[in-house]
Amino acid sequence: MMHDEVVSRLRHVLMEGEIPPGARIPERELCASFAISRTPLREALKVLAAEGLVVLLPNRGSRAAKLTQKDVKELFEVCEALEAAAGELACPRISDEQLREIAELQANMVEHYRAQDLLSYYRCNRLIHEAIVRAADNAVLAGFYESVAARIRRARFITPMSPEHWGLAIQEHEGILNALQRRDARGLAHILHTHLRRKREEVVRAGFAEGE
Amino acid sequence: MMHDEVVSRLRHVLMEGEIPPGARIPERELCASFAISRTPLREALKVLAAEGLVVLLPNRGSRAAKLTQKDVKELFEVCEALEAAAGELACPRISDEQLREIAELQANMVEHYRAQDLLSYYRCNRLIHEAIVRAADNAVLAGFYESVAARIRRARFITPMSPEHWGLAIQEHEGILNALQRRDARGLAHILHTHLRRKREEVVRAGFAEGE
DNA sequence: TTGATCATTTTTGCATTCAAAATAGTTCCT
DNA sequence: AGGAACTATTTTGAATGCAAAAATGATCAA
Repeated sequence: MMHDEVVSRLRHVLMEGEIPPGARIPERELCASFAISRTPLREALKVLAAEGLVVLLPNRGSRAAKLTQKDVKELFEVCEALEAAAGELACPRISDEQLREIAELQANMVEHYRAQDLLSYYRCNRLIHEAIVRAADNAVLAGFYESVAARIRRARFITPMSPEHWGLAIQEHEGILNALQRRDARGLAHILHTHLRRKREEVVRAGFAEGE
Repeated sequence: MMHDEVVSRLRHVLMEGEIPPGARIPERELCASFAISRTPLREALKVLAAEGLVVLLPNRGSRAAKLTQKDVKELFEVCEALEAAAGELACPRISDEQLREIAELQANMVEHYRAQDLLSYYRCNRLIHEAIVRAADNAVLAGFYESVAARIRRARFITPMSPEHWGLAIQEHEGILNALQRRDARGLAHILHTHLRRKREEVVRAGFAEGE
């Protein structure tokens, strides 16, 4: 029971950037702050290393994983595939209740767009994508998606988003909701693909801009 | 360095079915057989639990994960998405050398089909799919694929394969190679989808037959 | 004989300890 | 002074130890 606790606390520390990417992970300090011994912490480190959040250097400790440009590209490519698949699977499986929930999130998101509230917009956007993945009713897919999304998020790409792109994203989301309501699996997969590809290109551009 | 060693040895033990799905994992015995203490073994168990090969029951030890019918379905759905994505990404990236390698594997596979050597056929088939994933040049994708493929393989679905399906699979593989050579990303993704969906349906049918 | 309760043994989870490796610091030589 | 070599300290990786929990089995009552 404690093991999962340690893993999620450590994941949280890494996700919140308390230990920045590339930085050494101070075993002893974390043990003290979590009030545990090194054994469970080291187990958690190995698990997070398998997840890709931590890199283990033999005899030289562990560091918070650093995302290279290529890593980000790879994560986006996989994210794209997973979300498209989720959408396709969700279409025949989604319940009216879930559909209603997404429609509501969508409405909220548009509100935040109107108010130009980027942070709330992002939160809604994320909830919608997560809801679609949930509707796919596939635990393996959901697990992979969570892992990929977490790693992408950790890169903290809160790209300012150009007005045109933001508008386009909103339009695409209308299309997503529409396809879901029409249970158009193929159409939804296609929209999600282009939607995410656009986001990826935007992020990659921003990434290049800031160097690495 | 020892850590990875233990993880892969343990994975091997599980994959080869030396510990059958659902069985308890005898910590002390494995420690003795690997000639290590419990600490590194337990770390490995946690890593494999994160991979889905092991389930940890708090205060009740660990067991080899047992695949339910739903698990198999989920794994196949994700496998389908990953391979289709791999094919799509591989098209623009694959080298002539890699293409040649796959063509050769394909020729071998057809030979094994002619000789009705199912085991060799499966081996070639697997190598081809792995080669496509490798050609996609995406480490995240490759890692997920490996994990999913391993779990599917462990279920040991060496379904006898009806002659018609076998013939169809061979045809589809011709199509796969063709699309790769023409660098037809969309076409390849489509063929891979149907190819794997067919296999899934076959396996699921066999699974239902034997109850689970 | 069956079933329930309690003691014994085993197993699990974490803390601690120990040896080896890496890092830092110091001395010595040029 | 600058740099190589050696020693001391810290840190890592794995073994062992210990308390708590579960599994086993033994005893006893119905």
